[in-house]
Amino acid sequence: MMKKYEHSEIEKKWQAVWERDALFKTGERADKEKYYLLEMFPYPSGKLHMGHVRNYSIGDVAARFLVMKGYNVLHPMGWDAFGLPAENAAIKNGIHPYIWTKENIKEMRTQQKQLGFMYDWDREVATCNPGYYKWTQWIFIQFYKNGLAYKKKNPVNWCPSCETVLANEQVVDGCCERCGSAVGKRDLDQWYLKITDYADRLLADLDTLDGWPAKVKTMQKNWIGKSTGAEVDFPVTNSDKKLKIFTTRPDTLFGVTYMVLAPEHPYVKELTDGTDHEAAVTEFLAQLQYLSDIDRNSTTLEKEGLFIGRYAVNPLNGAEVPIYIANYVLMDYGTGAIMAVPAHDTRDFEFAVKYELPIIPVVDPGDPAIDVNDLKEAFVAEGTMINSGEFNGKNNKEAIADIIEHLETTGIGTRSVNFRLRDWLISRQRYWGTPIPMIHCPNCGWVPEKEENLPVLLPTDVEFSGKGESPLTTSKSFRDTVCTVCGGPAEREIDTMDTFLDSSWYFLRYCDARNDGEIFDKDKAKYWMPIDQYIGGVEHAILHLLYARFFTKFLCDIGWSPVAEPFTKLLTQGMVLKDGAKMSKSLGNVVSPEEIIEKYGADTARLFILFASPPEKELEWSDAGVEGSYRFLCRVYRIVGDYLAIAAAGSASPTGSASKNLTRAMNAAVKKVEEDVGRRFNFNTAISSIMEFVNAMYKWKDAGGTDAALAKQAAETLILLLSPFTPHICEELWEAAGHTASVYGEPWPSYDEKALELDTVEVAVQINGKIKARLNVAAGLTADALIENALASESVAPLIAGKEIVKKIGVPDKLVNIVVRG
RNA sequence: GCCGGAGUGGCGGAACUGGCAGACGCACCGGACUUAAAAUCCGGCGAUCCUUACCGAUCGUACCGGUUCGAUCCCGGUCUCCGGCACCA
Repeated sequence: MMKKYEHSEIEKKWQAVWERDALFKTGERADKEKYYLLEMFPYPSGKLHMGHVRNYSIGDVAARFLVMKGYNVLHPMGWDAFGLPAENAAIKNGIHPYIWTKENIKEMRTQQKQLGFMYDWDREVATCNPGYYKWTQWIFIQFYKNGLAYKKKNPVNWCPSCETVLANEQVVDGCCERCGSAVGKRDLDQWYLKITDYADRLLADLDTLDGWPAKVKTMQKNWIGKSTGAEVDFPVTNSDKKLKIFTTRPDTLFGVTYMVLAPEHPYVKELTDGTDHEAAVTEFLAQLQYLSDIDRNSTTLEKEGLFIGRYAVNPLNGAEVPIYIANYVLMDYGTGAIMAVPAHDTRDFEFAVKYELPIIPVVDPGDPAIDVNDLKEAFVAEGTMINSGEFNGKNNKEAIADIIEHLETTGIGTRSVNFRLRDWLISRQRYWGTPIPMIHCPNCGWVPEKEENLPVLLPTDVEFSGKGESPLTTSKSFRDTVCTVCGGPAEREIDTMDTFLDSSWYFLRYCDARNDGEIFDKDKAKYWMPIDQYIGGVEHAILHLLYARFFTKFLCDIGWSPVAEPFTKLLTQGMVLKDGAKMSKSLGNVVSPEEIIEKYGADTARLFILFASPPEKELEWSDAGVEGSYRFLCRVYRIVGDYLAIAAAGSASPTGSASKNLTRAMNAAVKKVEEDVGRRFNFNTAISSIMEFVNAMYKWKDAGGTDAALAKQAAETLILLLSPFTPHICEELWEAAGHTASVYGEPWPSYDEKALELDTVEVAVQINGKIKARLNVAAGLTADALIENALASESVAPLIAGKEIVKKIGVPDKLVNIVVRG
């Protein structure tokens, strides 16, 4: 064993050994319980950042621990390899996206190996490989065949100067990120997936995910945004049209004083063309066109509206109310039209005040401080119904069901549910993504590519000019094809898929990553799924995790996925901060993993990251903290060396109470690490208990400990406990302890509950809840015996002399509380 | 605005089920070793007060109140910070 801890030498040595022995290769086994552990795969942007290091360190500790606990652990890694940055690099530097991506993957894979992360590399996937995206295309075709993929017109961001489509994130303050020109809109036919068909199940099944943070479940709940209410038809005066609205407040139907249409509502033109109001309406719509989506949807935007000269009839009471168009009503939610009840809706109230529309209260707050006939703001809480005919006097919340019942029996309206969640627009006017495997035939319309022809390969004869609708239009070989139905000439879809599709099913592919004949073997997926523990950044709390759940449910419905929910337990790790802010190039507060590995080694980097903060919390980077972690590893290296020397000396003389303390510290550490890693992923407290054990080891040595057997046991236990966290130094020390096989072939140490017992314990004695004395008593006394002891003790007796004892509470091995009066 | 989460020493954090607040580490201070320094090992380290010192007392987990023998933990209210959603009818 080397005198000094030479991290760089040790780490290279063991990384090579692990690579040679393919230590972490996994297969299906009947003799062991499976555990599927997964961290979110990275986008290959170039190099690992500290967030990656944290994510994979957490996963690696869990993986190594579970292996030692005897599980058959699947722990794979891959690359979310399609996306915009690769294409931007191509436009800027003339490097093909494929080359750029492959080089980045190579670099990042090397870094992962340098950090000692343990994966089954035989299962590695990259979403940009044809062998992978073939199956992404296959899934799309299954969606299409099941009626869950469809085309619809939707406006995209269009830069008139670059003559190209821009992603939302390429639009900065309404201008093109590259050239700065004002961004306009252009309508394109685009593909959608009907995720809304799964909205109810995606919502309901959240309740089954006990292993997910409440925060993430709430975020998904809000995102899906289920609202229950009713649709009601309002006949339009002097017309055969009926205006259908959605409301969650049928109890306020009698308070409707006007209607509002979204500006894009088809009725707007139909009801105003050829009338006196046509010109004004046209101008109003024209002005709205200039607003960006962000402004249009802003809550701070002043509400603007216009009366369109038509009226609708309230089907409940026959009242005739004016119809407006206004910027605060959205076409893509509900029916694109609302009934306005200014008395009981804040937005309607604001609008009614501005345009001097009547405000009719229909819910009485029953609060003398509020004058319902002179409301200062909308009253939105619970109350008693008034001005509402037969429903007067009822509690408004309770009356909702009655009113919906009434609407349905009279044919005026129906019970209805609406979701905030929209269908998923998946078309991207980009090159570097999975080609959408659809063909447009002039005779047959849209038809899918034949499954046996997959993958539809990305062509290489493409120009990256940064111009045009999609780079794929520049490839002659790609676009022209034949119809799979009639055989006539046809054209391929030239858009590619949103990269979120690629990452919505990769975890299933890991179960059988090299299968070329089908998406995966069902038996293998059945063996491994679901993922027992998923680990990643909270920034994916909504989109990625929702899409992955959607895909899994769909694949389950068509008989492929063995489970309907992919992730049993979810851990969302906190961000890595420096000087209180997220590390970023623009702030200049980036610490690169490379420099830390170089200076202190991977083990130190991992130890610091795991020790400084619990995984789900933010982690503040501290150079001094890194230094401290490094010092601790040096301390470990030295004490293990000392202990192995004591063991080699072969003395058998036990060293009394000092040895008992060491044995207790050792067993306590085993228990604590077992619980903190196995049960709650609190690596920071697990490490602190190992530090306490190391401190106890130094104490024992200082006290002159010579017992060879105990020294060997303590040293080896320390190595085993630390091995999930800092694998390289532990393999090195394990070898120094005389072992020839890897430490990861060892079982996790067990602890002896008996060794944790103390002979005497210190208990606190409280008088009226305040600590007044401490007593050393035999451990394990009952509450009564403890109280007797306390009352009799010379430090407590004077404190209660002459006072009336009202109550006595004893907590074994902890405390006594005596309540006295007088 | 709505929905979450958090607030503990100089700092990161611990206290898991209502039972001794501040484990462990960082920083700092002191001692040993050394010609010296670094490294290392050992010890101290919430605040205020009392005391020569020892001993001790009081306060203390954002703030105000409640429940309880006992509250960092449970309940009600307030403030601040962070995150998500945001004209969703």
